[in-house]
Formats: sequence, C-alpha cells, structure tokens
Amino acid sequence: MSKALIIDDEQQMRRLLRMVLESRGYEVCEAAEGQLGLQEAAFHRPDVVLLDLGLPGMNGLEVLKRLREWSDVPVLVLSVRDKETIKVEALENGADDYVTKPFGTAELLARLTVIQRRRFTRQSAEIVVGELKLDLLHHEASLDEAPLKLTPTEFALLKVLAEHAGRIVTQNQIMKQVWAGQTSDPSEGLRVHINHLRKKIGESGPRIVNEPGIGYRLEDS
Amino acid sequence: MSKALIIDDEQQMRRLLRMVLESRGYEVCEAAEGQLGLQEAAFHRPDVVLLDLGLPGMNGLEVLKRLREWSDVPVLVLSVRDKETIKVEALENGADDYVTKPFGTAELLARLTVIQRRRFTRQSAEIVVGELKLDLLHHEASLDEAPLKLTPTEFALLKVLAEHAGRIVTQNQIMKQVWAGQTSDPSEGLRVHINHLRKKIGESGPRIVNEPGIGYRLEDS
DNA sequence: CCATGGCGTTAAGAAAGTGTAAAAGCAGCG
DNA sequence: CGCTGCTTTTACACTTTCTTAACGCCATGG
Repeated sequence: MSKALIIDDEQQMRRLLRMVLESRGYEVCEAAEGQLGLQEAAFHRPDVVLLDLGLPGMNGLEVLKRLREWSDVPVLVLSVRDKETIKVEALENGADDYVTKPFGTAELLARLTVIQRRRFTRQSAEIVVGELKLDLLHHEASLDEAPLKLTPTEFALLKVLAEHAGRIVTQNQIMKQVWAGQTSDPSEGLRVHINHLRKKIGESGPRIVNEPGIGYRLEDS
Repeated sequence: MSKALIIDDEQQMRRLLRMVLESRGYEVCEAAEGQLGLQEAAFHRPDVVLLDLGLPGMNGLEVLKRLREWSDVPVLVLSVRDKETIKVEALENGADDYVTKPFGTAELLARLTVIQRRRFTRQSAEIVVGELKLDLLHHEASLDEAPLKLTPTEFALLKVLAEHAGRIVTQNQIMKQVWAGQTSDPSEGLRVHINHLRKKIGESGPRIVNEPGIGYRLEDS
C-alpha cells in the first residue's frame, strides 16, 4: 500500500483529496502549511506527494526545492493558476506532473499512477554495485546472491552510497538523505552505522572508503 | 568587438595603449582624469577598463571603488613597480589584475583576455583549468582524468585559486575564503599548503606562481 | 659585500576526524 | 512487565590533517 502526503492550506481540499485517495487504498497524511509538510515528508516518507503551489507562508515552489534537496519522492503539483510560467517553473524544479484546480478525480488518480510507475522504471528499482545488489522496491539487499539482513537506516545509508557508487558522498548529503535534516548532530552516529555496514558487507563486496573531512565513497573492489 | 576604456593622465601612455588595443580590434575611448573616467564608463559601458593608479586629482583607488558601486566590468590596473601595498589594495577592492609599468604589450593583451573570459565561465559546479578539474559538488579533484587526493583545506585553497585562474589572488583574499574568520596569521601556514599542492599537482598541470608581496596566481601551462 | 625580507621546504607537536566496542535509550510485542 | 531488535550515546585508541617553528635560499638594496 502506498503512502500519500497532502500539502494544502484549504481544509476542504484536503478532505476531498483524502477521500479520493483512501478510496484507492492510499494511506494518507496531511499538512496545512509548507514547513509542516516538509517535516511530515521527513517523518512519514510518503511514496507520493500532492503539493498545492498556492500556499500561504512558505511558497509551494520553495517547499518543492527544499524537498528535492534530500528526497526523490514523486510530486504532483496542484495549482489554480493557469499560467504556463508557474507550471513550467514547478516542473523544472523537480515536480513530476501537475493538475489544475478544479480537476476530475479520475484524472488525478491517473496522473498519480503514472508518476509513481515512472519513478520505478526510470531509476530502476535495483542498484547493482559489484557483488552487491539493492532491491529498492522490497527494501532487500543481497551480497553475492546471498540475502543480506539490513536495518532500515543501514539500508537507507547504503542506498545513498550505492546511488553514487565510485564517487564521494559528503557527510552533509548523507545526513540530508538518511536523516532528513531532523538531526542536529553532524556525524556522531553515522560512524557507527558505517561500521555496521562494513562488517555485514565483509571482504567479498564493495568497500566503503572514508575521505577524511569530506565523506564516504562506495568502491567496487 | 569589445570596447575598452583607458583612464590615464599621461597622454603618451594613452596613445601607446590605444595603438596596442586597436591593433587587436578593440574599440577604444579615453579619459585623462578620474571623474571623467567614471562618466565615460557610465556612458560608453566598456567591456574592460584599464586604470592607472597614479592619477592626479581623484586617486586611482577611489575611482575603482566608485566604479564598483554600480559596475562589474573587468578592471586591469596599471602601476609602477614600487608601490606594492597599493596594488594589493586595488586587488582587494575589486581590481581583476594588474601590470607594472613598463610592461610588454604581449603580457598586457594576455591579461586582458584572461580577465574578460572569466566573466562568462563562472557559477558552475565544475571548475576546469587546463588539465585540472574541480568537482565542487562531490569535493573531488582530478588531474588529466586521474583522481587527485586532496585534504579539505587543500581543496578549498585550490578552489580559490582556480576560481580566479590566470589572475592574481591576494594573500588576504585567500585567508578570508579558506580560513573564514579565524585569521590567525597572514601567511605562516599558507606557504605549507601551497607547497603540498604544488607537489601533488606536479609538472603536468597548471602552475601555482607566487607574486612576491602580493599573492598567488594559478597559471594554465 | 653583507643585511634584509619574503618564500620554499622540512620536521614535529597539536588538533581534528575516524574506527570500534560497549552500554544506554526506545520503540513494539508477547 | 521484561523481552528483543534498532538506534543513539559514550568512551577511547588510532589515523589523518593542520599548525607551528626552524632553517636555507634567493633577490633586493644599502
């Protein structure tokens, strides 16, 4: 079952969307304001986000940019404005599609399915680095065809490293993507998880190399 | 075709400069005094300015400061040899480079091209200087396609030099950008890091050239 | 010719960052 | 309530990087 996050200031609109989504089997959470929306996204890790561009306080576009700093979640943008420039700007900043209000529920659901499927096919649901294989869809990892038991954070951490395999990933980038900015501490616990990962991967797979003062790099041996 | 503005009080120097510049296809205008120079700059909107520091009336430095209040035009400063503190002050107030009188026309033209090129090749996640490449996003450096292992300060230092490649960078500017704030010693440790960088870059890449009393310059060989 | 100042070079101690283990919080669950 | 598995905290040895200091070199100028 997919989780959806609604970011919209109008309560009426939120209720409508929730009804439509829940009838399709989505698990729904809401936020009435941009800043809250980002926190919800970090906490619930939704599979899709519905974002209203006409937010009070933090601009919808601003929310989108901040979200894209650490998340690749599919975003469907809602807008009353028929202006081409706004839509284009949203799409250029990482939105996956948009619908203009008012919209038909059939159209909304259709677009939702499309952008979720596109995410999976575009960035294949599997990352392979040497003997290591990550199945993003089922959150499973395997090393040399043997299953590898990872905790959620370990998986998220390894995923970040594997996505940029062979290149350095800054500690800040790791922090943003794994802990979604909800941690004050730059790197205290990071070292521990890196340690766990290295032990589980062992000698047979890729190595996690440290670049002192910068970050880490996953190297295919 | 580029427009050049000459601000110099000596008529002989102006005639010499005009000849050199026009032979290179520049469109030239002149001013014999600082206040007039500013007016000319505002009116003609030159693509590059040649400014003599030893002006009567309004000091050359004063002209530079006034110009920088509203314009980003590249400025090449002309100065006699002795006054090194003046040169440093000029560079830190927004001058792009300097030549000492008397100068060779080849050197003059070379520096002109460099400071004009810079305006266009800025603001990217990658800095390229000859064989040297800096990836700011991943904090990776490579020389001739081979990875180059740099420590954090070395990277920051090389970044500053590379951003102003071909131009001179004052020791103070380096201090401010690499050791932000905690300006302990103007240059004690700087020499060591420069030394390390030179060793790592070796012969195959750009050279780090010292301008005694002023600063350093990264020169593409 | 020697003094001077700025620079290159080297070595060693200081500081910062990292690996590792163990213990302490923190949920969910029988 | 006391498990159990996961995450975070704490502590300390260890490695890498940074700073400091000393010395030799070269150019400039008396």
